[in-house]
Amino acid sequence: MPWPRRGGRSRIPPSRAPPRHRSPMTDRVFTADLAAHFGQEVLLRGWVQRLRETKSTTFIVLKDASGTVQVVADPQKTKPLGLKTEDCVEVVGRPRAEARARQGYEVDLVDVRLLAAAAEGLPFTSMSKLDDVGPEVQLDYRPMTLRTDRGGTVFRVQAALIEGFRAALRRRRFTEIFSSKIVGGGTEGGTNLFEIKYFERSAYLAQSPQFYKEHGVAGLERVFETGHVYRAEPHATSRHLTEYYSLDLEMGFVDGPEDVMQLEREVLSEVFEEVRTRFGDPVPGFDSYLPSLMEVPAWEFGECLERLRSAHGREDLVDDLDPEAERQLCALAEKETGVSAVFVVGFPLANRPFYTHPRGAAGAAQSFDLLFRGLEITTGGQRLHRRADLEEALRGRGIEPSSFEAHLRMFDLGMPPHGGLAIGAERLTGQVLGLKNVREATLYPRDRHRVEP
RNA sequence: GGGGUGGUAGUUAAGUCGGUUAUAACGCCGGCCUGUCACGCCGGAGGCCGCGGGUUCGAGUCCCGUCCACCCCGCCA
Repeated sequence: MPWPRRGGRSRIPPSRAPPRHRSPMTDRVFTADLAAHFGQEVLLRGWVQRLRETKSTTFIVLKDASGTVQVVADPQKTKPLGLKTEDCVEVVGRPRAEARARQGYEVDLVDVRLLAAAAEGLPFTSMSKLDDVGPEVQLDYRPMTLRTDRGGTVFRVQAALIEGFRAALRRRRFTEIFSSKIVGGGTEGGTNLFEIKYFERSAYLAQSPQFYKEHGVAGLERVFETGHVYRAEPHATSRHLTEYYSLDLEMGFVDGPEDVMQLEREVLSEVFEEVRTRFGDPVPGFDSYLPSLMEVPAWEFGECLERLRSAHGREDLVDDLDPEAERQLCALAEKETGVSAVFVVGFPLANRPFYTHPRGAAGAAQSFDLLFRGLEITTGGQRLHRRADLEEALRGRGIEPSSFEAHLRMFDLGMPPHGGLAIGAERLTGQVLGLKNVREATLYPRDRHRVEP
């Protein structure tokens, strides 16, 4: 073989293998893996998170993607570089057990190289407490937010939640789909669409993959999609974004919304279990909440109003819940079940989208919300699956069915009774970690006034 | 869209009834320290008090305007 074989890892025949030159990168060791390299010379790469130089000893806490390690050096090797915190460096050293080090081991520095110096006078560092840095300053220097323990954990947990969502659905024969975010019209009724220029005509940013999910059901029976959706709603609250990441699923052959709710109990419980396993419970540094949701109750909308009346004297609610009611319902659920979560079933049909399946004849909908830790994180339900019913629902709202012909045609293909749901990923992340504002769980939040960074 | 709170050092904040040189903590810079990792000790730099106008002998402080941020509500995931 023309290139060095290392550990016999490559099984690709030589003629088809990519050229594999030996480079420092291929030998680079992550700080988390050092225990396997005691006594060897290793290459580490990362950032200077903490630096202390005395006359006789230099201590560098080096941070990389896997964690941190303390590097000990002769100041004669480090002083000439003028190192400072957040510099990007490359370190050659020998790891060894050391009782005086916090981790029980550290690295003796052999050589260090500055890859890129950090500027002086940065507004905060990877050691800053994020609570002491304003949200705007954090956004202006987003990668530094991620380099802190807290900021990094928020987005690692978010990634784990979404990975867990995918895995739980794949285990249940769901297929992931990827639908377009550029659409010709709305699904939910439409004043909250972002209009975009599309060559000689107008198009819109998708506010939901709802129609495409339903089409997916007609072909694949069980589908899910994760992706951004867009709402041109001029909100300015701690829980709204104009662009948010939606965890969407839709399944065929349901008998009612109860099937979808049960699926969500199972999926979220598995997702939370995954986060517990990977990060611990509580997640260190957070007021996290990762309960099993298997026993989450489902309360009828009217029942919720009744409970709010008797427990909190709420007489003001008629056809919807307000944020205070959501918090109160979760508190009531927690008192009864030990878990701060509740499904609210059977909202008034009138303010639901046209495709919503009615519940009985009393003007209620076969739809539900999941309130989790005081905040709505999901809306779901059963959808109409017969073309005639959809046409009637459209006419009932004063909409000419022909304007939805391209969509309605899919219901001529033998559409199963179906239902699904959507979870706001940033809200889920925020509620799981006990964050006060969805923006903390949003890498680059978009709201009424912000489109940068 | 409506309502509220706030903009003071790199960051987070204090600043009384309008009064002399605008504070603190952390961070930063220089020095000391052979086991530091929220180290410690000594010294230092750093400010058009968001911006514009007004009242006043005098404005960080009061008034008007403006920009920005955050919170609550409508609505939503």
